[in-house]
Amino acid sequence: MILDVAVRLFSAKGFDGTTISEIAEQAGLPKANVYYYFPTKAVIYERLVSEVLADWDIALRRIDAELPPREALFNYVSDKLEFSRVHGEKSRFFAGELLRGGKFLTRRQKRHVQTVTREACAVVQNWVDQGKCNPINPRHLFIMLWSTTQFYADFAPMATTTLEVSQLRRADFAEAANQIIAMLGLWRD
Amino acid sequence: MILDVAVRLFSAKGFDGTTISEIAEQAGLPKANVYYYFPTKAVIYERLVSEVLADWDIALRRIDAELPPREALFNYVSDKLEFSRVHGEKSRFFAGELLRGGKFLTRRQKRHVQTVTREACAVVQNWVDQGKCNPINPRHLFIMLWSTTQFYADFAPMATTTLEVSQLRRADFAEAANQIIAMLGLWRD
DNA sequence: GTCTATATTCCGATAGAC
DNA sequence: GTCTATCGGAATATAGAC
Repeated sequence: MILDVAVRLFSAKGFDGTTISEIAEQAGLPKANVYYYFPTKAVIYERLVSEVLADWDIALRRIDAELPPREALFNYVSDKLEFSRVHGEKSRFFAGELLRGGKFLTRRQKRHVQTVTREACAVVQNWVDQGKCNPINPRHLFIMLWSTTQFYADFAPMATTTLEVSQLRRADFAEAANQIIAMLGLWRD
Repeated sequence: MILDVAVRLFSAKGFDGTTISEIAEQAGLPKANVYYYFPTKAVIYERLVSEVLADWDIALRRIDAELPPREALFNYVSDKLEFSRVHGEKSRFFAGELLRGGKFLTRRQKRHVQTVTREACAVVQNWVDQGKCNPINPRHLFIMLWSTTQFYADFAPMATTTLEVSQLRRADFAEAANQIIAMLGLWRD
């Protein structure tokens, strides 16, 4: 409960903008009780970083090497968008951490991300080698997929402005998945 | 000078994490002098939001409708990446503002972004109508281009981890531009 | 315009009763 | 484990001399 409240507040106000008092208040506890469970504000934050990294991990491992590239990436992009839609706070929380330089990320965590990314890139490289898609650098492909899928949740004010809607709905995220896959075949020549 | 220091600090530490004392210190002034030029911290922040929006504007208007789509978008993407590379603090500052819900953006500013975006989308829609590229929704295309080009500066810790480099260099940004354009022609079938 | 000193508020963290 | 009360420090903003 404390962690649920915390991720929402951290994502909306950042580390320094979030106070233990407000976390306690929204969790229906006196401030001292929060300190009973967590020694410092930073420890709460670190716990949340670990949680989000685990989610990230699971999504990347799910890319199906057996499917044709278009279907495999459509599934991945759809899952990522759905996660962003349902867990917008988590997505924004992690984006905020990266934006501030990733100071709370341990070397161990970065190495882990590197390993998982490398495996996912190998799958794409195989597709390229087998002539199933045009040659590109898989690392840059994943950067494109991550950034685009997260944009809708992380930078929602710009997404709604661009799409000229008052609020992003389920259908907007579904449309985004289709469009992302379509744009990977933009060129006609 | 105050504004230069402020954008760097805001981008690294966020609104609440940035103190007037530190702005003053890094600008080589006593704290009271900052208050002589700006009544509150929020006013400094708002001035910076306006400045960054002006840059955003200029880049979008520069898309050349006369060029073939591939060249026009390559130029746009290259310019955006170069801006992110050279003015990383501005890029991160604005990303932070959007991440926190865009509370400092006025309705007027949003409407302006909408107008400029609509014009850029019209250029792309013309390409589609003339059969110069495959049919996609231009709004989602710009979301993809914005998010991807900004990722390298905004989420640098993840970009370096993914690319397995210790620091992003000029060449990495140049390579990103080429890869983004290449990935818009990923599908072979 | 520039600076020192300070008022005021609020936050992170703790002490200690129950 | 739960709560009230409070300490120590730091931040925004201002007062007022030069």
